[in-house]
Amino acid sequence: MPPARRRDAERNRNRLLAVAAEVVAERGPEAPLSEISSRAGVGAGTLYRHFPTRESLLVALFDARVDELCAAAVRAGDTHRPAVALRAWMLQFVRHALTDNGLAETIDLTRGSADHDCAARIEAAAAQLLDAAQQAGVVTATVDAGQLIRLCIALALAADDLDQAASLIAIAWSGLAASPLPRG
Amino acid sequence: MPPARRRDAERNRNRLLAVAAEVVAERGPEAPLSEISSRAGVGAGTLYRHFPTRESLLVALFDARVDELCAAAVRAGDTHRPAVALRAWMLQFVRHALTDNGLAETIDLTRGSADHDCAARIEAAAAQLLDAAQQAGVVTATVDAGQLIRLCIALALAADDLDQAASLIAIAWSGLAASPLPRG
DNA sequence: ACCTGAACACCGTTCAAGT
DNA sequence: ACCTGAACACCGTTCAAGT
Repeated sequence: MPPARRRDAERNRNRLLAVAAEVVAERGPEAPLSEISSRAGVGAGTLYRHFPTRESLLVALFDARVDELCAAAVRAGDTHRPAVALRAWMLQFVRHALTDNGLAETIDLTRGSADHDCAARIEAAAAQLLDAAQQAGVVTATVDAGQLIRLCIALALAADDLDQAASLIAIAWSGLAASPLPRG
Repeated sequence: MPPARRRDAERNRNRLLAVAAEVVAERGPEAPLSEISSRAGVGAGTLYRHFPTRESLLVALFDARVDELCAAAVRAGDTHRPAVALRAWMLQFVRHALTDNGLAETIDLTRGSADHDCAARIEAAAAQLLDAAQQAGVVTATVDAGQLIRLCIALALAADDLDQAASLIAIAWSGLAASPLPRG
C-alpha cells in the first residue's frame, strides 16, 4: 500500500481535483494551472507537488471515467450480441468524450506514456468487443483495437455535438461491419 | 487592387512567411511567434503588423496548399469517374495534411471564421466530387461536404503516418460507398 | 513532511520613439 | 508608412523560508 499521506496533503489533493474538474469543464484541458491552484486556495507549489505535470492531473481527473468506459465494455459484451455491443459502446465512448471536456484529448495525450496510459486501458477493453465482433463475422475490416480507439477519438474531436458524432459513427460502422443489407 | 506596399514591408512579409514555413514545419503550428520574428530578423511588432493573429499567419502560410487541394479536386473530377475521383482526392487530402505539419489544424481552425475560411473553400471543392459520387450512386450515405471534410481532418489528425491514414480512409470509404461486393 | 508565495523564465501583445 | 525593441501581462516552474 502507498505510504500514508498527511491529512492536510490528502485534503489539498482532493480539493485540487474537485476544483480542476470545474475549471477543466469550464475552460478545457488547457486551462491555466494557476487558476486551479488559486481557486483551490493553495500555493502554486502545492499543485506541482501533487501533480508534477498537467498530464498527471488530467489522468487523475479522468481516471474514473476511463474506468467507467472499461466497465461499460465488459457489461456490453456480457449482455449483448457482439455487433450491438461494439456499436453501442462506440456511441457511449463519443458521448462521454463530448460530455467531459478534455477526456478524448487526455486519452490521446497519454497514448504510449510510461505511466498512466489511459489509451492502453481503453484499448484493452475495446479489444474484447472487437475480437468478439470479428469472430462472429460482423466486423470484417482488418482493424486492431488501437485503430478503433484512434478512430473514435478522431470522430469525437471532429464532431461539435452528439448528432454529428452519431452520424460519423454510423458511417464508420458501416465501414467496419459486413454489409447487412447488400444491394446490387 | 490592394494599395501598394512599401518595398521594405513587402520584403519583410515574404521573409516572415518563408521563416514561418520552416519554423512551423519544425515545431508545429503552435511554435513561438517570437522565434519566427527573431529568425526573420525583424521586430516583434513587424510580425504583428503583417499578421495580427496566429491564424492569419497560418492561413497565409497554407493558402497555396489549399489552392492546390481545390485544383486537385477539379482535376480529379474531370479525369476520373466519380468513385475514383472522390476516393483519390480524400487520400490526397490526408497526404497533404500529414506532410504539411499544421495544415489540418489550420483548416479546422478557420472553420466559420469571417475572413479566410479555408474550410469553406475546401468544402466547396469537395462538394463537387461528393455530388457527382452521390448522383452516380456510388456514395449512398447521407453526408454533406462539411461532414466529409470533418471526417478527413479527423482521420488525418488521428493517424501517425500515411499507412494508418490510408487504412482509416479505407474504412471510412466502405462506410460511405455502396457495398461493391455484397455478401450474405 | 508538507505548504506558501516570491522569483524567475518564457511568450504574446502593445506602443512610444525612431527612420 | 513602416520598423524597432523595450515594456507589460500572463502563465508555468522552481525553491528558499516557513509550519
